[in-house]
Amino acid sequence: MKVVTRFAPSPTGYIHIGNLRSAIYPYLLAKQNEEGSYILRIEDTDQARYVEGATELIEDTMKWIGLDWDEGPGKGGEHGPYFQTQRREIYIEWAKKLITKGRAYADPTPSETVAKYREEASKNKQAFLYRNYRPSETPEWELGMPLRFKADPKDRYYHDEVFGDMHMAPETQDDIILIKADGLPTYNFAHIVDDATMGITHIFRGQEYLPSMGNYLALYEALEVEAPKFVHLPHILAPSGNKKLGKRDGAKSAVDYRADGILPEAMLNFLACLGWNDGTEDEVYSKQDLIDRFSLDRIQRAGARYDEQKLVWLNGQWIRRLFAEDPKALYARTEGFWPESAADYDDDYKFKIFSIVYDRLKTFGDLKTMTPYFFEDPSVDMDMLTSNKALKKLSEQELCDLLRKATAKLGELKEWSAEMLQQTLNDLLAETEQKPATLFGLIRLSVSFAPFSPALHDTLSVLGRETTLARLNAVITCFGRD
RNA sequence: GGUCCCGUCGUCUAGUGGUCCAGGACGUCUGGUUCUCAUCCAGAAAAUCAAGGGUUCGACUCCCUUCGGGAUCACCA
Repeated sequence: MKVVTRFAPSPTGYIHIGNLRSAIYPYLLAKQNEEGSYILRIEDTDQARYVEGATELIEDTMKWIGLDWDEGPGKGGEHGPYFQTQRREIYIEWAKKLITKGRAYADPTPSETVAKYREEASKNKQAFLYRNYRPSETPEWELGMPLRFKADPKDRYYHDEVFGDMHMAPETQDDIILIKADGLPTYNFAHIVDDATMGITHIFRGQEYLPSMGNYLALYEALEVEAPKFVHLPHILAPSGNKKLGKRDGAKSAVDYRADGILPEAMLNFLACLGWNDGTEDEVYSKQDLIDRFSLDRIQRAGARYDEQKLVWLNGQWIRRLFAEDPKALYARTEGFWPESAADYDDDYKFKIFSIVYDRLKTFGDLKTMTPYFFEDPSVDMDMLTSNKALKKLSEQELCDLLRKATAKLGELKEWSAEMLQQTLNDLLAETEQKPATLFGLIRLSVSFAPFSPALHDTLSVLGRETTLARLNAVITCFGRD
């Protein structure tokens, strides 16, 4: 069977990570099907909430994380147009079918009156049902009037791919608005028409739509349309509390993570595994792994808490994995993440630095704080030396002498390579009879004045002879001054 | 209030009647890897399987009840 899925966001702002997952699963399902198709549809029927540029942001996010759509904006396809505002005639046409069948009517009730009804219902501690107030006489519908569905409340049943066999009671079904006064359809109506005309086989959406299923089922029936398969996804929960993750909990845009230096591979991996797993003990999945292994029946029913620590861990895993595969390619992706002072340096030099620091990066964002001493001389901070746990056992004189010996020995070095430096450093250890913590710590700090850095011989080899010796001498000078 | 959903370590989860006095991963803690930080490796703590009743020789797994949590009841999606 051909699988056609869709992601149908509304352009009301950025896509936060809670929503992005419902773009990923339909993609995976479509891609694991030989002739599967994945459609991007923009649900822009709410003009009040429309945000300029949001569509571009959505496309940008999807491209970043690697969800390429087969049909949709910028791509075209046989089921277009892909913006709902460009599909008005289709909705009107379908709505008229319902009117003809007596299943839809123009609603003459002013919205203030409806609001009053609603208050009344809530005062009586009842669910609000407009059909309890259905007017006996209604005008003939024309554009500019809200059009309502005429419900046929009864017990309805369907099978949900995630939640199993479901029952919707009659009191879940109401006379919902089909077409708004502005002439545009509501989501409730539009998505059914669109999915039917686009040949969608599986609907993926958040479980907040579950209570509306009674209405949708009634609509499929009245429209004489075969219902697709339903895949309702459990919520992603905010880091604290039990509420679903939303923008007000600080749910960031997916692309904000790009700016923080999170790899799309890690984000995809993380999101896909929030509420789904393949039953193995694996943790790291590439996009292809996910396509190969994804299955609807292993989607979780309970909400999953959004745990950024796991995302960061996965990012580290991906940095190491991608470096092992192709270091240069990964390096190329670090552009924009280096400290400002790195601007004057060439790629060869930065690649060398990247090669020795990559495996202690959690995100590319760490590059800014971990590498500045490779690009500019750090200011000498004598306190940092004298308060160091290993170094404070020695007097300043002793430290200074040690530094002089080291500088002299390194200065004689003919070949400035990581291997030779390691050899020399070891010799120095034997000659001075110092512990590595003392000698290496002293040199490391003198040259970087950073709380941490890569292995000493690697650091010095990248820094180069001239810079290394100059920085050591600068510290010696400071000792002399005291 | 009506309707609907959910409930295994702090977190993500494995588990579909016996191989589970519950396994893995993140996080936490301890130790190791010639300096720091990280990686990597080894190990530890961490779930009376929400509770109570059944069914069964046997239940985390099936049934019922209770409790707890969440969603929804818009001319928003």
